[in-house]
Amino acid sequence: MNQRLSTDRRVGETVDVRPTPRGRKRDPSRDAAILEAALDVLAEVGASGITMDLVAERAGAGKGTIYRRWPSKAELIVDAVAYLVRNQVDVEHLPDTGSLRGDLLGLFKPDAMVESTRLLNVMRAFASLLADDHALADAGSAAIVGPWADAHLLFMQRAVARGEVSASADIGTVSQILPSMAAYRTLIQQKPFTEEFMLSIMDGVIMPALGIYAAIAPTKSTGV
Amino acid sequence: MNQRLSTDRRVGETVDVRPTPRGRKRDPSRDAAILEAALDVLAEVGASGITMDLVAERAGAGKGTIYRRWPSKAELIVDAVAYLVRNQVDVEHLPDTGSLRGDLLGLFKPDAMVESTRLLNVMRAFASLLADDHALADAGSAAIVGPWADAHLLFMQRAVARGEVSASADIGTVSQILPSMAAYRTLIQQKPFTEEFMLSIMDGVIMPALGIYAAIAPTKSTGV
Amino acid sequence: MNQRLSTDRRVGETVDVRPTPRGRKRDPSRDAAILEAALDVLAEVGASGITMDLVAERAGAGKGTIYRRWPSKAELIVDAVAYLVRNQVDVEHLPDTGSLRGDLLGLFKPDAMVESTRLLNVMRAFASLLADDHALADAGSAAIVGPWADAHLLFMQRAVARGEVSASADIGTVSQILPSMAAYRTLIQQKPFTEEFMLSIMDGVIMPALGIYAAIAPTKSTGV
Amino acid sequence: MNQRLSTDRRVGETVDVRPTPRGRKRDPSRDAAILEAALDVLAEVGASGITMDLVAERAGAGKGTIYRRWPSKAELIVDAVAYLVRNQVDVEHLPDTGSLRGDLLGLFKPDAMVESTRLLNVMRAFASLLADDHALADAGSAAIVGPWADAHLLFMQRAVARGEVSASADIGTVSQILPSMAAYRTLIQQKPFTEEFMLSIMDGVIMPALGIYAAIAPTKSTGV
DNA sequence: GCCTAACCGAGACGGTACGTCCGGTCTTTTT
DNA sequence: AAAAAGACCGGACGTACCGTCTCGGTTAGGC
Repeated sequence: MNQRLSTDRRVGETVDVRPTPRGRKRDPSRDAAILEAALDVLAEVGASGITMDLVAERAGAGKGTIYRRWPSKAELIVDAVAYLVRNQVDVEHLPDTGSLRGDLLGLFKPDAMVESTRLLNVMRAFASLLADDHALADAGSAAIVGPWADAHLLFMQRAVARGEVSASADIGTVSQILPSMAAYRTLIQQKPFTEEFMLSIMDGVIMPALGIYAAIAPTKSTGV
Repeated sequence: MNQRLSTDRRVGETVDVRPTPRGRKRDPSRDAAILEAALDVLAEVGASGITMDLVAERAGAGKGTIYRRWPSKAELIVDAVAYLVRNQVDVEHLPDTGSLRGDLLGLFKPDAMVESTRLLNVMRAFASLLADDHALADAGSAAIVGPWADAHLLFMQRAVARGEVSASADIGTVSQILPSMAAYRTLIQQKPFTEEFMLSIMDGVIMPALGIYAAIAPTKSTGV
Repeated sequence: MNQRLSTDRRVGETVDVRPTPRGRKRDPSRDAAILEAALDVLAEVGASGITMDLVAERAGAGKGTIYRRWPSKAELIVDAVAYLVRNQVDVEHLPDTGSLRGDLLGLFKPDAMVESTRLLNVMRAFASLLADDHALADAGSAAIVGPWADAHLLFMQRAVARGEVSASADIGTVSQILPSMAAYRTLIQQKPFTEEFMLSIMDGVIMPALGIYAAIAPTKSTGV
Repeated sequence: MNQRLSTDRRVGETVDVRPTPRGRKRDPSRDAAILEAALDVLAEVGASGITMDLVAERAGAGKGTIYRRWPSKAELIVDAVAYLVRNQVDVEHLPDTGSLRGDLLGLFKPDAMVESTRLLNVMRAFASLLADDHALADAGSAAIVGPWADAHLLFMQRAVARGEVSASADIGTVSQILPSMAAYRTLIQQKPFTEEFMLSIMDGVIMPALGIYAAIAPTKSTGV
């Protein structure tokens, strides 16, 4: 969590009361090395096999160096997942295809995101930790599902603005459907997040719920 | 998983090659005692605090007796959850209220299901284990969400039959929305499954997706 | 210990109040089978490796059958050792060679007694149990060393009678030297009971202590 | 056995190839604490009652710390006994009383050696373990009996030098009589090592075997 | 020729110690 | 002062084994 904590620094204050740091400075390269090592180990031995000693050895770091940065194994893994997702998803530049369906389809790149064993194993460990540690559940879950839900909401707000969707639709709720079902399928059911599944939700639920009955042939049910 | 194994018996074969079991029989009362003890311990000390010694002591059983039945702590807890759900849900007699919305509302009794600390803690442990053990994920998840999804599907088939819902609606997919989102909210997000949340999904997603725009005032978005 | 217990029967009483035993009789062949199995297992896996289940399996017996006869593993092994020694040593017919030294030498047959791995392993287990179980120490030890000490004493009494040894010699103590040192060497030191060692004791201790300085060249010290 | 291993260091070699040890050093105080705890537990609960968890708790140590030093319970106890004997016996300054009998009598202080429950229980455990573990038997046994036998031999060599004992006597063998019979009596027979027993051996065996018939009234036989 | 008690082999049971592993902390040396 | 290495405490894991018990089946008397 040091990343977050490090952003807590209030800049621009008149006086910084903290004394000048003495002695050797923290080596910033260790953070990334440890996070990468954690992700590697997760992908190799799985959620139940990960060990702090293993991570330390892989990172070429001492356990003290890890515990100076993260207070527990759980928080290290949460940060590692956040680190992974940060580098994976790019919610910043959202292309405008002109239709809601096109926008949503453009958001997901199944190849990069889902088929990676690395990402899948990380997700499993993540779910495991959330269930173990009540305090992390909310923050951790939001860090993963949040960005996608935000993007969905933005797309739907655009669709309302251009008249594609009625203003009375509950887009706040609908925007959460696909992200949370994708998370459930990946984390709990351990099934791959296929395009077929995505299209079922899209055309069987989201489009009808928003009153969009385009000239699209309805897809079959996935039969989960 | 011994329950499942017992169903492996092939009946009706000409010759049963298995020899008569010799020695003392397994005491079936130990199964229930151990499962109950596991659920008790889970509810008391939580998912991360459960211990085989604790379960054994609570059950008045030796550890050998537990490990003779389940090969690991993970599988014991999965069976304990299945045992709990079996005794908790009663999907057998489904009242017919005449409308899909009424049927679905009648299915959920939030008090019994959600407010129970026992059930909630059990679910947390369950999610933790599913993420650990790939092989258990599918079966375990299905055992929990499955019955509810089946009930939803049945209600929607009735609604189609009575003309309330169009035959072209993808009820196979829609029937999974609420169960899986409820599971996600409970297991991963650790948030309570409130009536407000349920109504958001119901009136903001399911009803519109099935083309039912009744004279019901739409509820506010939950803002997850 | 059933052998000993069975001799507890008081015969000659006026009335035997014990009712006629009903039901199936104990199968006497099981006693020997179990004792032999115990000795086999001891010789194969050693003192620390012996297990009641192993003995039962080897004997083709149930554990209940064993525990009906002996109250504990310790007592079974003590009896097994006694059984072995009973069949091994024949203190009954003691040949009279005319000289004490000849009598004593004739008593020991190193080949049969000492080089047997079976006997050695049994002895190790025996020592282990004696040290564990205070109550067995005296009886067990006497059962092994006793017969030899008795034979030694008898030979020395003969020697006193024929004038070979002075009547003032403490033959009660001297007769215990060789048996107990042999036991110590075998049980504790785990060294073989060689003829060389025996002759050292004989000619370096026993003969001089009894005042017999025959025309025998003194052997070298063993240098334990 | 780490004590012994530490003596394996070859000194005087041109180059010491072993690199500087890195990381935290082993805490030498833990060795003593664990050995003392083992001896305490032995004296309190006996040989069959000792437990590694008990030793760890008593020493305030983790089990890992114990198993990092000794590979098994057996070897820990052997080392504990060696540690006890090292601190118990003081064979260094042997008083010269002028007569062999006086020297030998002066060596034994029955109070310190025998009446101590602590020492006795330790010895029982020791015998039990020796019988279990062949590899330990010789070294362990020598560590206990050795020092006493050495002292006896020294006394007898003095006696030969001063003409009290004939040069042809096999003092190498005779010097082992009392130590090994004392060990046998204590370890196997579990009987106390009384002064009466000692005098029987002394005056009934050792003195006559060495040709010393002093003006001492012969004691009665012990009748083991 | 049954009836019934005690036997038998097999193996499940409660309890407990084993030796291993790992989370989080502390110590030593080097940078 | 931070870093790498690794020892340290505490405690859970899954295995093994003791002595007891239960199961179905066998072997005797006694009726």
